[in-house]
Amino acid sequence: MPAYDPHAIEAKWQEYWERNRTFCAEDAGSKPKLYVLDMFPYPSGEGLHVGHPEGYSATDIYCRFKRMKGYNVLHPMGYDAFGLPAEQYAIGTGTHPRVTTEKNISNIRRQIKRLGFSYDWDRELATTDPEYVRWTQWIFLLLFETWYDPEYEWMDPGGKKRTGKGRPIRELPIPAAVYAGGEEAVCRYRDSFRLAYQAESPVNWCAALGTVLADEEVINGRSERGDHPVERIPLRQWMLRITAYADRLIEDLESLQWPEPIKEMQKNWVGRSRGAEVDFYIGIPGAGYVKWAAERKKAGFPGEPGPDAIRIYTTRPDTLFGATYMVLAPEHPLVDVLTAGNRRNEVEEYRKYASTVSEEDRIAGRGEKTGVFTGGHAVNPANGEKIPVWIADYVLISYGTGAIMAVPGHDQRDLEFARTFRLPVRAVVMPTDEWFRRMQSYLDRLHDILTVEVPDKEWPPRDPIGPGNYKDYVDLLPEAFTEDGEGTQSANSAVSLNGLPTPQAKEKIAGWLAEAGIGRPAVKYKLRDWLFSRQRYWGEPIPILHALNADGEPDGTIQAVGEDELPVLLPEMDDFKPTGRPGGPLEKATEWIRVRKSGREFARETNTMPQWAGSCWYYLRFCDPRNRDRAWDSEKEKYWMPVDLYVGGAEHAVLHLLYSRFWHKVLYDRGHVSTLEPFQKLVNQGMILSTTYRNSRDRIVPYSKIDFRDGGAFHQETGEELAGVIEKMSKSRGNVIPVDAPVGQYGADTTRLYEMFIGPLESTKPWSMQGVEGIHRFLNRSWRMIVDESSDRLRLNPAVFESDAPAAEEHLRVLHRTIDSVSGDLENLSFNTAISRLMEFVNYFTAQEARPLSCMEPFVLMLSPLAPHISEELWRVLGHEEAIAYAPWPDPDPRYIQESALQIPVQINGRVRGRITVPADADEKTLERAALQDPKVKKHLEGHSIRKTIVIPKKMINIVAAPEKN
RNA sequence: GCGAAAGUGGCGGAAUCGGCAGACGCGCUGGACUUAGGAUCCAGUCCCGCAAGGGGUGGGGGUUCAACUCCCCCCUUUCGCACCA
Repeated sequence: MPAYDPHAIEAKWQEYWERNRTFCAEDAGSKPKLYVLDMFPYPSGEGLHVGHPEGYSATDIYCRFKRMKGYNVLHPMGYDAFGLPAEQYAIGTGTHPRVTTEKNISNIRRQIKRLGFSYDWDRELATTDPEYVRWTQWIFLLLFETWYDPEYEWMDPGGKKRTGKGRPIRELPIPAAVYAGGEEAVCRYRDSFRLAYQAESPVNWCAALGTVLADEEVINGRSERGDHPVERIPLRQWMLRITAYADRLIEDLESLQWPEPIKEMQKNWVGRSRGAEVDFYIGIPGAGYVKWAAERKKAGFPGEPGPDAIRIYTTRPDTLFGATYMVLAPEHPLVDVLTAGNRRNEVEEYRKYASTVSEEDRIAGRGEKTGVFTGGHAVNPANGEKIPVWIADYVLISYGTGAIMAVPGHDQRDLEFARTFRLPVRAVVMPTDEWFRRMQSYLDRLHDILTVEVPDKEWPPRDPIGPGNYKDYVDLLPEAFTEDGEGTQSANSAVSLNGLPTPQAKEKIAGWLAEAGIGRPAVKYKLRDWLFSRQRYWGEPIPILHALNADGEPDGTIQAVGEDELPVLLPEMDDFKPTGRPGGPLEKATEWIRVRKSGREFARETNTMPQWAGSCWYYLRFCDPRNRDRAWDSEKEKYWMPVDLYVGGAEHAVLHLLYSRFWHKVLYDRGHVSTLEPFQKLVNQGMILSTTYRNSRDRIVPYSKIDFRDGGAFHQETGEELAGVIEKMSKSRGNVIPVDAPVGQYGADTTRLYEMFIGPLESTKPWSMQGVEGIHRFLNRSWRMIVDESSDRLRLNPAVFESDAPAAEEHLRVLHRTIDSVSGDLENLSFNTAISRLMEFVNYFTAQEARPLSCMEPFVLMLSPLAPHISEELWRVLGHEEAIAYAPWPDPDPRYIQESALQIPVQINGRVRGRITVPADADEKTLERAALQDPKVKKHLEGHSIRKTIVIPKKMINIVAAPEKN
């Protein structure tokens, strides 16, 4: 078989690697370890398209390269196999999700294996394996048995002092008062501190899917899958207290080699802000208020605001004097207390509106502020003024305290609200000059366009807007001043912020608030606790038992399933249809639910875990995937962790990576892992796009109906030439390229090489079938460079010769420069340029009549991480018996990288006018002299005088010249 | 609206530190071999120009002997977030 036959070669070597367990990693050894991980796939029914193996190709090349460089490499693969699609399919067809999942896994395994990746297949796992589920549930119970102690001090592995750690629940101090309440009170107290806890919370209920959806699964008020309507209903849910770890999730990002944008996204998602909590007395100024204020001053700021105060959160406590009204979220518990009798109807109506209006309409209506007055009042503690309390949907119950002080002068949303409802606006921060200038330019335009009648005021003002008249026009300006400025109109008998720059004003008011017992510094997060319950069948059951009373009803106490009773496996069912109730399909498994334990009756938890659960810790199980006694062995974990390189799509930038990091930190706190962070270096591969073809009426034409010929695309039936647009691959666009297509046509080596050649790993890039041809030609050329194609035996090309004499100097220079740049490129994951360098090598040597074997061998070594099958075959042709996979990587010889003579460009006024050939070590004087003697340079300098000469040795010479004046 | 990233030939892209813009590949043009070419090989291919030469990295300005690269303003595209007090 003289011609390059990828299919025969690839099947042969894949079989060889598998038989010899070539890529199975040892859990110890003298070599340095390297753990390289791909984000494992969800085994969908469609299988893999050409986008999937992009990241896998990159990591595989890197692993193979590093093995040759002497590393002990762990490179595993598995399947994230729970999830809604299989369940949806089961609902439609009655096929058990396990059956669908297993079928899909074997298809995807086939596709992955066909690409010849060097995975350690002995470690293959699926999140649905009972042995895996067991340990996922074990981690859940660990969360259940852990509370977060924000005061606990400890030393991190870097020797840094840290505060706040997850601790065993039995170490939670129980206050005497709780203890006195008996065993049940203690239980409830503990339950309220656990990292896994139950809460009644509003959830996105999708009746059509029969399940509750996470916020990220709801898009514009409709389900991400299936586009069904979603409404918000309250339901008992399992939650994970990720918010306890908010600070550590931000802090530890610093130590990671992750793309900056991803770190930024995680920070924004956590959304830490610093401000103050302030209590506002409910009522009107008078004796009651005076008494309340006096008590507060004496007792200090309480943990709970009590029945006669509204607690708000603000990042701008310095604007307290400008709070002219308050707004509560419609769901706020104090709304009932505050609402005056004559306002009740209106308030109830608004609350109803706020609960039913879809997220979609809320977004669409943003900017137009709605709300109603409750009829109730509060007292601004800074100036003792009576201010009205409103409710509005622009205040969210789930953030901060669900209530705000409204400072319309210095908050854009409050200003819009105040305008809509004609509430007073007060200036309490003097803006910067720059801001005044911007407002003035707006006002100047306003003069030209229209003049609005404003009672008692000249509008627009005749005098320029500035510190003198700002307070008179603060309510009419288009924008609130929200930046840092200087305090104004902000003083009472005890404190004055006037003239203070914002940061100092914040500090000063904080001191006063503390002293007066009405406020304290506070930190809030956008991050919410993680809603961990799913009302689905195809997920890990939550291993919790609910105790039943004599009537068979849950009595509210819960128990963890014993560790020795794990895993709790799903009951066999044949009807997966939603029950129509939020409880989920497991409610139908009545026998499975009933548990008798030490003489008591229990009901199993029927909620299952979200798909994230399994993917949160698979990287740990890969360290020790067959361990039946523990989730992983500590020694193995210590040896392999952390993951040195993690490659996957940017779509997991926030959730998967944040959830994994959270679990990892809990595992660290409880002593089960040795590193603070799981993933040391992260790389996001870019998306691979495809071409969508449309006919003249803009209708999509699927690939199955297209003839590709003459460099164009033509409709098979009509013959019409079709226009192509580069777009994301999707089923609906009919432009998905299954990975089997290029692999079937050209083979795995060509496919993976092309994926890497299109462009940098991180960029979005379009797939092109013609581009694949180019790579295929390159592999053919490489083959022919070494193999004699005219023979019908597999033997060396006659141009390749073996000799004891060293190869020609030029050959060695080409070789060693290639080694040098390819080594660097592979280290940096710059596969596209590495391939280019190898192409240059082949272009050079195929033109050589005599090709030294000593140059061909290192070439094949360099090609082998990128195109492993053809390289193994060529390695045999070159006379080697051992597999190339662990052959040592060639070293570049510096003697052949440094040129003895260089061609250096000579510029005149920045344009290249000539080139000189000089010894590499020529000094500046020599270079300058040589440059001035170059005939072309001479010609250009005629009639010019030299002003200056810049000589950069080894790089270039620039002569600055000007025409001579006659 | 806020935040981030990116704009280089007909196309994908290269230029590691401010030092020869367009490596490598696709496509295209011409040629060789050939019964044939959608195989292979050779030559050419940023734009204008016969040439000399000139112009050129989204647009405008700036710093520098020298700018794809650094700074300022603007435009476009992609991604993320979405009333977070």
